[in-house]
Amino acid sequence: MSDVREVPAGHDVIREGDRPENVHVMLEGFACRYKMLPDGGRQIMAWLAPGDFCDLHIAILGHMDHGISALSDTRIAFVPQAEIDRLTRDAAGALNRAFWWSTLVDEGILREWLVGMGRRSADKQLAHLFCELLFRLRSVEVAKNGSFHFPITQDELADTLGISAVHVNRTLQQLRAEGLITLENKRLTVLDEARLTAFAEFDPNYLHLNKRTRS
Amino acid sequence: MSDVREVPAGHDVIREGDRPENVHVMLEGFACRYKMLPDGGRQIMAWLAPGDFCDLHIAILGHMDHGISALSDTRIAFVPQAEIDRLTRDAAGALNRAFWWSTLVDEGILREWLVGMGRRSADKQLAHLFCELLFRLRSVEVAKNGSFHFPITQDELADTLGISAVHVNRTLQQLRAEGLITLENKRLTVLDEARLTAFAEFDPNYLHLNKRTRS
DNA sequence: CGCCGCCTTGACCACCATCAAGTGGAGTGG
DNA sequence: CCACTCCACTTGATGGTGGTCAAGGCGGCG
Repeated sequence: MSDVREVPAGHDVIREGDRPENVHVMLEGFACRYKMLPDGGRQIMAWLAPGDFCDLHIAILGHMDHGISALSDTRIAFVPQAEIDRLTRDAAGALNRAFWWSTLVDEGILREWLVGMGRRSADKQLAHLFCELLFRLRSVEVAKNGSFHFPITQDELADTLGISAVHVNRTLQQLRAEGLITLENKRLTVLDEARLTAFAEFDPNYLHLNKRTRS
Repeated sequence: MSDVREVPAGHDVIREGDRPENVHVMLEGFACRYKMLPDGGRQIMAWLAPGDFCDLHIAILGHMDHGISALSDTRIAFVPQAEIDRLTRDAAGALNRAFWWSTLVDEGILREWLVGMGRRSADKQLAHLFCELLFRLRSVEVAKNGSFHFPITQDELADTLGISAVHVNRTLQQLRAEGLITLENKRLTVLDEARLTAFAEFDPNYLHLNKRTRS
């Protein structure tokens, strides 16, 4: 029904404009949605974690209006689109719901990122992102004891937050100095979750996690 | 099947946390998605134009993770959720598709806004927003000759772009001085569409308009 | 007439971008 | 085993975009 492929870090899963005949599901590692600008700038718009759909879109929209790229080495399931069509038609109830879940939660996350970029200072924005990640990864059981594998470079963080890599570096050091996190050897540890979430004014509401696990 | 209500400018259509039993569809005027921050700051995350669904979400997600507020006097259709359920169950094909369209295009717009906030200077971001509006409103035939009713205050623009009202003001003046637009008496006119889109590096691709009108 | 919301303008300054140089570890080839 | 390279991270200096504070103009409306 679907095959699984390895996509190494830095490689595209799909490119803007593509009309792929597969729908992709993350199995392992991190990927991101992004757009390029004429001046060569890149803006990352979402991180995709294990379990996430990459591109349910194209079943409806026909072509991608953004690209998806692996941030770390990944394993990704390639599901033929016809399969998706069949599934949605047959089990119109439950599966349809699951697909909706996926894209609506995506949209919720996107909205929260927008708030971050628009209205949060760099330090709070970064802290907020770490909180979000902690909650998301815990819900799929890849984070334990507030610690998880984090292979994202500072450049990629910069493209995610819409700030410069230099400033990411300084902001990270600040969070470390505050005793909120550590980040070394591609491993992120949240040292004081209570203080971190308070600092970031983080409210996991928008992730709709309680329901997601139920569904 | 549904009733139509007037929601005056500045009033909420739904609030964050609500579990409304209606789904809302814009008929006239502008509304916006927004979130409030602890410090009282507001971030607008989308503008809703005539024809847009406000909150298909709640049929699935159960509660709103953001609020919706009227930016101008509006007319809005209130459709009982049961109606939506029935429609999606019966006409599983076409209607389902239409709903997907709506939310996926929403998501595309959100992504583009994120790019704007992250990587575009205030003037290009504003120009880009005006281009987007022109295209969206033209497709529902409320813009004629590059001109349309625009009742949004500079404060609301500021909350949309994630910048300050003062800076919106200065940026508007700059666009006027360049001969790109006029904005007076709540009417926005694009004087030189070619130059405006070029300046904003605007590509309507993400709006998926061609397909939308076909569907 | 007087208030109120919205727009406008000026002065000052902070956050963050940009440029530039340097450190350090991992991998590669001689 | 030691250069050598490459990449990610780090640090410093400088400046610009845009924030904040404050005051004033201007039109609409009660």
